[in-house]
Amino acid sequence: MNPKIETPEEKIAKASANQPHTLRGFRDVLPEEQAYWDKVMDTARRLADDYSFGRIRLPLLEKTSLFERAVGKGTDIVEKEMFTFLDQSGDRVSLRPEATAQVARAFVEHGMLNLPQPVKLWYVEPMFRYDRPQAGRYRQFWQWGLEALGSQEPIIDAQVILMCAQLMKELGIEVVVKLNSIGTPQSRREYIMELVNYFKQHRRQLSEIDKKRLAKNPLRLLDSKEEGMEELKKNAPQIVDWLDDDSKQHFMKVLEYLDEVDVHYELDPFLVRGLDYYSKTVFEIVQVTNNPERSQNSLAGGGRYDDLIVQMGGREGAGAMGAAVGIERVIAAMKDAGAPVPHARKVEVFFCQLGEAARRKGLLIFERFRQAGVPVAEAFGKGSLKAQLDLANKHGAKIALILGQKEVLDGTIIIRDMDSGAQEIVDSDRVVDLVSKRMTDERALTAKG
RNA sequence: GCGGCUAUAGCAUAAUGGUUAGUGCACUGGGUUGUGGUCCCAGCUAUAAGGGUUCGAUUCCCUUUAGCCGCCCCA
Repeated sequence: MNPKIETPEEKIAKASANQPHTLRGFRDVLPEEQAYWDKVMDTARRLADDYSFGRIRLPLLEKTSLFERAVGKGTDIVEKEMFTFLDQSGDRVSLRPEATAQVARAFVEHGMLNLPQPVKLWYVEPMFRYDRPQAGRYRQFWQWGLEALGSQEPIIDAQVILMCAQLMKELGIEVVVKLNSIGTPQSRREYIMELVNYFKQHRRQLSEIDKKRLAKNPLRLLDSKEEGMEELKKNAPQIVDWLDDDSKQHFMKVLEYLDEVDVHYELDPFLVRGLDYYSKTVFEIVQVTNNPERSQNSLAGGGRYDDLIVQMGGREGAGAMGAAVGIERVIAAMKDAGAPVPHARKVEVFFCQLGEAARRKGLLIFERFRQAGVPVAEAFGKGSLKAQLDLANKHGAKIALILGQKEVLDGTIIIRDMDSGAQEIVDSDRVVDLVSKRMTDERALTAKG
């Protein structure tokens, strides 16, 4: 025949064509995966609704200072993971690495202090962190977030945690909630001093990394995984023993409430969070799995941030509690758990056309079916009937409609039963009614049987 | 940001220092000029990019890029 031979020049041209590629850590979500996204989004939205959280949509870009103030200048997120740049006017702006700071900003900015408290808000938005990508860790990732602002009541903490746990449950993911309290800034300061004292005594046993932590962020020593730390950590002072009475009471209450609603939790005295704004309750939700390949199994995290509101210029003592759930990780967890996912729209009727006249009329017939609410699909891009029936079959359609030259002239159309292969020629004006009736009859039959 | 492993078509994989880099799935077309699910035939599509060693590199070496793993951090 005429085999295409690639000349060396063409090969070089092809190689140097420099195919465009997503940025590192960024990804496309293709149609195959949408069923998972839809399921997570739908469940999340319904839950938020059920608990009377109102949706908030936030801008992608904020002044860098917002995150520096809220998340903490010394944190890794702010120090090295933010996409930060100067805009045309010379302002330092950043793609948000998380949304709690934004929500707190919005709460104060829009005078939500004057609404009945607490104000409950939720969001699903992409976040950006310039981090080294790994499975379950991307530079753009989505979070479902809950924030309840304007209350210090421990029941709010429990409810937010419950909602996250509930989401996992409804998505078929087995999880454990890890819980701790890190107290107020004052009590924490005292505790940190004690902790530093303790580790200083054992300085020689610390690794280089841990020595750095000791100097920079001593709390992080508690979740260090370095060799020999297990033993040291066991004997280290625990933050629960240093909590002020108020924090202690608060924490006890949270636990009581969680017991009441049967949320399966574990106390983790070593759980600390990396963001500066946390106080009192902190938690993390981890997938229970025996799959060793799942490295990023922390699906959600959050806690109380009583002081952030004040920092943003809000009222003293307002208090707030929040959580963020990683959508990509939840989806990975669903796949890992083999959670059932509803399939995309099920096609009942497939329209096949032969010839130009049929194609033209088909556009109209397809539209009639669609308006009648019948799940119908077509393949106008194809010519051969064989290929169209093949597709009808792949879609799992029960009925194929065949419209050819002859039928267009006669004003008829063929209804083909895909299971039996039986065909019937009907008046094309009545085909929508006939097919709809067939489908309702069949549904009634299967319902009875 | 540090360390390790990996890179063959859309996907999953085989093989190789030496002629046409094999197979499965998928995709396109045909067998059936207007009838699917099975079958048969044909077609399409790949050695990540750049450099080096070599008579010859997809194979060996280096660099880059990307993915994964560990650290860091976190969702």
